[in-house]
Amino acid sequence: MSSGLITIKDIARELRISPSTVSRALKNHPDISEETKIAVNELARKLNYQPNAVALSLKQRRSNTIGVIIPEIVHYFFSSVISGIEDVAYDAGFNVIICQSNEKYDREVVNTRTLLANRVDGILVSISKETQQFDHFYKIRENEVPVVFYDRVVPGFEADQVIVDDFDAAYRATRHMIEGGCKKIVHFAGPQNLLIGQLRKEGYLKALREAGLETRNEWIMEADNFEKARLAVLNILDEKVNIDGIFAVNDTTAIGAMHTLQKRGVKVPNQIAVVGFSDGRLSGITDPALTSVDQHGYEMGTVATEILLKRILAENKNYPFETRVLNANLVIRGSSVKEIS
Amino acid sequence: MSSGLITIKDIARELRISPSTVSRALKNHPDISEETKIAVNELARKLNYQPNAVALSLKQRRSNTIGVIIPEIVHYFFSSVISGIEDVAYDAGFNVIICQSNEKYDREVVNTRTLLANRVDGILVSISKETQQFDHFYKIRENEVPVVFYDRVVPGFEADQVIVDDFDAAYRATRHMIEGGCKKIVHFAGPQNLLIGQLRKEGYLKALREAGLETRNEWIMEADNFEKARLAVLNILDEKVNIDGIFAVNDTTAIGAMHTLQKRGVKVPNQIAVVGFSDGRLSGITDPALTSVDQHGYEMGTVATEILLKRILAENKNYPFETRVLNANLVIRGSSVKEIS
DNA sequence: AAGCTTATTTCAAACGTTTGCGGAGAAGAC
DNA sequence: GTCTTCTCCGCAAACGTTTGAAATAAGCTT
Repeated sequence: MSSGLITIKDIARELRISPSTVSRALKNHPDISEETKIAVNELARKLNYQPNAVALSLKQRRSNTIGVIIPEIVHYFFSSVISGIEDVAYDAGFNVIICQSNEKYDREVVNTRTLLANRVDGILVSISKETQQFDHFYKIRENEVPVVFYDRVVPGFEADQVIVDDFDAAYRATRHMIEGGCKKIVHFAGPQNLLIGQLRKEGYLKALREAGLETRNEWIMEADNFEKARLAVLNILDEKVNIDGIFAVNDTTAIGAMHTLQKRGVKVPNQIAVVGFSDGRLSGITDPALTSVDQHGYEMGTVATEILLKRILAENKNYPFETRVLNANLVIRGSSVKEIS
Repeated sequence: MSSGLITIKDIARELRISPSTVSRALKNHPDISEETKIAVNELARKLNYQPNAVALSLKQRRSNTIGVIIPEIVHYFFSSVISGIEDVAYDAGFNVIICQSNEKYDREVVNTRTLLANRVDGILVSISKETQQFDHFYKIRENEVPVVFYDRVVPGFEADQVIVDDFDAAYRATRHMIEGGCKKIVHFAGPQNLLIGQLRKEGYLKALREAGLETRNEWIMEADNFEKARLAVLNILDEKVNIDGIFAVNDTTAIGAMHTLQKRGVKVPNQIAVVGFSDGRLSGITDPALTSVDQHGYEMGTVATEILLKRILAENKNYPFETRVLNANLVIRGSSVKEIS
């Protein structure tokens, strides 16, 4: 912290009045004479006075800062969430401290400690892929700091949450494939300890069952990134598993699958259709463009932040928790629309 | 700030000793008896005591926080920079407050005010596309808060900087196109008020001149995003401008160009080669894959943060400013390699 | 002129922590 | 028994701000 920044005391000294008078003058308190107010405000502007937010935080026992724990900022979805968070927070006069867990449990635990030490007024969390233990979240609760989970929530943990209807979106995506003529669809699934991983799988299964199609355990493969998708596709092709569609848990995985298929000479979508999830920057620019589910990251960020701020600003924080389900919409592009043959 | 969080005073009261003793016991000060130390540390652990970072900041006049002003977090390059910043900062025990300017001058000015009010110990800045006036940076300097510019610097502003050698990278990229047989290369340029915009253009020009190729003013078009690239390409095709290569100021622009070319039936790279800049997530997945310049965002983040921390922690901050030039390397992919015909 | 308002300002404490200094008590030196 | 030297601890001030309460000064009554 620079020693150069000037304080209320500096103004008081210069004007030979007390700091309390300066404070009140700046806040336009009725007890202060016009004359003094003018003098104070003029000098404050001249010296470019900025109230010390740190001192204010201490005094008011409120930091006007919210903490964000996010798995990895480099994903389009998560960075849009952050944009949404920032916009709402800044409009409300709150700062944002962002901590990446990098999908690591240990790092996530450290993140919560950091945020508590910094006395953030509330925390937004999307849990890491690794996290299977939740003590650190209970610790936040013990300290009476409000938490809102977004996208990746903790099953069974009572708290405000903002999620997309993953189950329904996955169901609709799969049904779209079925309507397009797919009969043997595999699912590249995410980690099953994440609720979203489970839900997307369940939605996929529901669509298959509803259409009276076969479901097979070996059609559900754990693959949630580019490289794993590549390996899974190679495996499928080498084993000559007979399929006509791939529904992937996210776009990177879908694109990895599509690439490998095309490299091996498989036509997408005519031989195998591909659909992704959580529409990002990438989906529009592949060839064919990738059908995907738009998760509305920005909106998720704004909604989560609004819910958090509401609780932070409530005098009585003990009202019931809220779960907001955003609806995701399927963006149909070339990768899933078989050409008439 | 939650009232639930416990303080040194709570521990002192419980143990019937003074807060100063607790403070010293926690810091293992030699004046304190073993007995007391043990009692204090035990209770602190039991109550899950976390030092109040806000109070510490105030006392030590040092917030252990650095501020980051970044144009738009949703770009792969910038989010990797943030990852680099965070990793170095956290290892050094510093927090990070991130502010997006959203490429707006006004917002950038507000960002600097916010960061100063929060008494950050230093600031990392990449200026917005709009910024043409720099008073707000001089204000930071007046307040003796160290600043490091990364990627997009302020011409003529004396400060630490981390940049990539945009000139050289653009030169090499263009030369690569020339060596591949291009003779009539247009440049989709960025805003010329940004140094990087100028440098990339100059590098392009140098390569052309050096090869004895023609340069034309109308071959330099201001286009720095997907949509502008689309329009520029349409214009080129409609006007039947005879060219065989496009060097774009960034990847999104290059991809926009490639898309439009392909939609109009132009073969990339054989008829027109395309090269981008600042290799991101996108470049690998187009077809053909995009040749681009890898700007090493993560490294830029780490280096900038190291330079900033060094200055923050220096007792005498008046040593000369440092300009670190990272070298970017050209990643050659399909979009620029014409097939032998 | 003494008392009473009213207007304006200052005092002091507080937020949680650190730290120089002084002090109580015990132990050792002579 | 007095003086010195440790050992261990508490006091108080400080960081910058806010705020209830007390103080001051000036203006009005009567």
